[in-house]
Amino acid sequence: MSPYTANSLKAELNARGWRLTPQREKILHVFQNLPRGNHLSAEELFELLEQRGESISLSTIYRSVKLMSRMGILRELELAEGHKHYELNHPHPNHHHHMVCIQCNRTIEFKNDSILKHSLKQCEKEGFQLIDCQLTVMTICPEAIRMGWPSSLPSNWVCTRTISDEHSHHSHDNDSESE
Amino acid sequence: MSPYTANSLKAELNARGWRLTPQREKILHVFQNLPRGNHLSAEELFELLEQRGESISLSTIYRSVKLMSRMGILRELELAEGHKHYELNHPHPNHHHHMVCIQCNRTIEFKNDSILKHSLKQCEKEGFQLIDCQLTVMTICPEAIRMGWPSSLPSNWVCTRTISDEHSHHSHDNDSESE
DNA sequence: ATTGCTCTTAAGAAAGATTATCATGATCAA
DNA sequence: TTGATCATGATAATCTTTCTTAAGAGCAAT
Repeated sequence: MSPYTANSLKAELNARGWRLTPQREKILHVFQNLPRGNHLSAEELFELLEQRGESISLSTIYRSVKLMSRMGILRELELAEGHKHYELNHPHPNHHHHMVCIQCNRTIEFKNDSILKHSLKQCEKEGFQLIDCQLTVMTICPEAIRMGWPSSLPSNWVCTRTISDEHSHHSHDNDSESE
Repeated sequence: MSPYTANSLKAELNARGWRLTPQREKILHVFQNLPRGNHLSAEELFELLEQRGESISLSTIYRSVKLMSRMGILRELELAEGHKHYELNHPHPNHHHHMVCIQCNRTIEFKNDSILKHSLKQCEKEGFQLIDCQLTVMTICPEAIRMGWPSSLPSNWVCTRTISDEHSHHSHDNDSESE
């Protein structure tokens, strides 16, 4: 389940021979308090913690998010930004997927429970254990289409949205921004 | 449609202000003759062409696969290997998705037409143009489970399969290996 | 509470993948 | 054929991520 406490995190870590450290606890805490629809890169997480005066080395950030992803606590998102993003791996009711514009990286979340069902079915069929499933829909956004895509788009064009909305992402029915 | 000829590739490129070059033609040719279930990294594509005596610089490889991905000719796969892989972006009947073990990177293809349908529906809803959609199912494979996952897996354990099957991938009903 | 084994961290170096630069060469429309 | 412009190749540079090592900390048992 999603709402980890320090204790349940410790239990889960210890069960696998790993340890609870202040760093891991702080990192999880950040993700648990991140507004819906946000996701962080390792670098962003590093800077965010630094601003709060709780510096954690970049190596540890990378190791921790990787570990938590393998545990199924976080999900490692591969969108179109050139680096990985992380967010809490919400189970069924809040599980969601991403539609992303390959021109400007604008990302929109959407829910669709049947995706998870199909993934589970596939796992059962092959005897695999599901950790996470992510549907990523690569698209061209309306702004890019309006700009003339596919023919007359300058090779380095980016949405005007990209600048102002760089870190805001939209979900189907539940929007909240910033950090 | 998938079976590009030199002419249709040229038409598609020119329509967008780009040019047909021998390099782009060769690269597309490689992907069109790649056995089902295979996908190549930039480096692998580079080496493959070199072995055939048709060397293309690594820069050009990277530029070309990126371009073709943005055109919707190739799909850029983000599995768990630490670098991108590319394959032809097959439309409906051959469109497929991937289930990957996060412990050993073993990858299995599977088909499910409803995934594409859901993606299209989502795109229409928001006025986006679909280029590609990829469902990636992160899993633990039976071998890793047998090894004792989640508790007693050495942090650096990898499937014995990983070594021998490193470049072979399985599809639901149509298997072909090697290159 | 103390001890000791082992896992973790921090810091920086290192590796690996991808992109940028720029002069030279090739493509395409006229 | 020509000229404008796009593409290539070679290499440098960048960016992300992993590795290395000594010092520090968590955990289970005493």
